[in-house]
Amino acid sequence: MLAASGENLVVLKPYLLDPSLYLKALKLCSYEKLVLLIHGNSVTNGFGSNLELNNRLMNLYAKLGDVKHARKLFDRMPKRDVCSWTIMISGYSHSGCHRNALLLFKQMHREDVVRANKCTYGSVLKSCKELRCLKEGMQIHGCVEKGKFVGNLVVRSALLGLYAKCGKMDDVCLLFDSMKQRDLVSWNVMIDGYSSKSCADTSFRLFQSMLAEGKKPDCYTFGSLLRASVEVKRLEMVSALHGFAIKLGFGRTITLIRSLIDAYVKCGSLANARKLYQGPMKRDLISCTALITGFAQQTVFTSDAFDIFKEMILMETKMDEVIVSSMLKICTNISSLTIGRQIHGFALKSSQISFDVALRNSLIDMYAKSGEIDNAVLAFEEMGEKDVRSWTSLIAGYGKHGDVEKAIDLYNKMEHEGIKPNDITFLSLLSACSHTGQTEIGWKIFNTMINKHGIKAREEHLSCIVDMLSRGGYLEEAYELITSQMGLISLSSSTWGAFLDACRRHGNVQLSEVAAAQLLSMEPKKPVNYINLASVYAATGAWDNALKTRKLMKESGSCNKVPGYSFMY
DNA sequence: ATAGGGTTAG
Repeated sequence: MLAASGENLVVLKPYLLDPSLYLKALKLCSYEKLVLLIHGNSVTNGFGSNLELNNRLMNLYAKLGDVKHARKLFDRMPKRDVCSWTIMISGYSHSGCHRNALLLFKQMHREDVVRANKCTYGSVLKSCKELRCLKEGMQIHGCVEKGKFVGNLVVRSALLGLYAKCGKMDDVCLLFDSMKQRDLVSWNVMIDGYSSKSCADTSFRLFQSMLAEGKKPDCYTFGSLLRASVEVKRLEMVSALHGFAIKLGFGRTITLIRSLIDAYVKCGSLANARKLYQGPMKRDLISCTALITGFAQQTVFTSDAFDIFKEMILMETKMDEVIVSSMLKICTNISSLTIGRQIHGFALKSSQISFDVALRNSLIDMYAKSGEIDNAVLAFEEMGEKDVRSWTSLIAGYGKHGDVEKAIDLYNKMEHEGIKPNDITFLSLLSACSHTGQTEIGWKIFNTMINKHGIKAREEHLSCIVDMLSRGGYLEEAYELITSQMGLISLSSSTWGAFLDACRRHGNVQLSEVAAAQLLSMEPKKPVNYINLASVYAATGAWDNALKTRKLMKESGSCNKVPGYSFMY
């Protein structure tokens, strides 16, 4: 009989003369070779026009990811039914060829030989969703409304998903409320839609209603809710969801454990994250990466991150470029060139790691920040495709080296190659100018950023430029800049402090007073601010004000401190 | 009697 492996089938080849036998064989097989064999055979035996056989074959090609072959067969089929079209459309959709899925659907609609059914709509709407094609999606929605599949749950969920991904939550709500029945997937689409729109509370509320309706959540539900919890940093919610998930029997589901580790890390509970990681589950690359990046963000725990990585090497866990890039970032943060080099070496030796843009950027950054500018340049030049980060890392590296000229050269080259600089590129350039006292150039760059590139200054930019201007003696200009940004950007007290120092150094009494008063209003509990203001008044001869300020300090009661002293006097 | 909807780390 036919119920066996591919080898047996080869032996039986001459006896395959009945299309039903081919169909039986196709049901049993999933090997690529076998498909080709059966296909070739059915054609030579004269069954090339059997509709059902062709549909099944096409489906197999598509499921194996060979959409090209499936399409070839589709094009050659003498007769096609809805299934043929749907199989081909869903084949495209499954393999990520969403444009083709949509095109084929349009063609089917145009030819008007067969009518789309629930499966066709499900597939094509999914592709619309992936492409964020709201316009086409709405047209298809129109067809659905006119047809007999409006009430179908799958079609409805696909529509919900489409509108949710396109950010049309109002339409999603309308659609959802009009549904007579809802299943787990429809609830999941709703909950996920709101958690990805950063409406965590709505997600939680929906979850409550879902439970009230007697629906049991699954791993997708938990995944979305965990993301919502992370959004609002609610650790107690993560723990509650964790408990609930265990109760429902998802305690050992790897995707859920990954999400939980990620959520615990991001909500600041490294202890719980670690507990999960040390649980009975096999060491998992994704969980390790989540844990390591969590540890990396808290400098205290960097050694734990290295321990995990070492353990992974010892246990020969699967590795990838993401985790290596994270490890390099840790080395950059703690400026450990020695370990950074070792990790670079490890990546070179390992065959599992492909040097993608992100990894190469981490390398540039690591070498640039630890002063090995030559190695940073090497890593940069080795890159085929470079992005803003690649350029910015090297620009920052030169800046840190005090080589403003090279930094600016590189910036010009970057612009010339059509790469758009971002706020961090400019911050790197500005801080380079500030550190080397190149005030005029820095000022020019700052204006280029705002006027030519339309990038809004953030607090960091303003601090940097104020610092630069005031150190260069351009106090009025610095103050003018500060006032022009009032209400938009508020400066940190340390920048005001630097501004005050510069005003005093340059003997600008008027602005000293402004700065001192500003500092006092920002931090009324700090004694030094009263003293600063008083000494400014004293310097102007405004002794009344100076005395008043000292009195104010006593009254504020915040200064029951022993006066500071210094060994430097 | 072959097709369909909801995920993830830098």
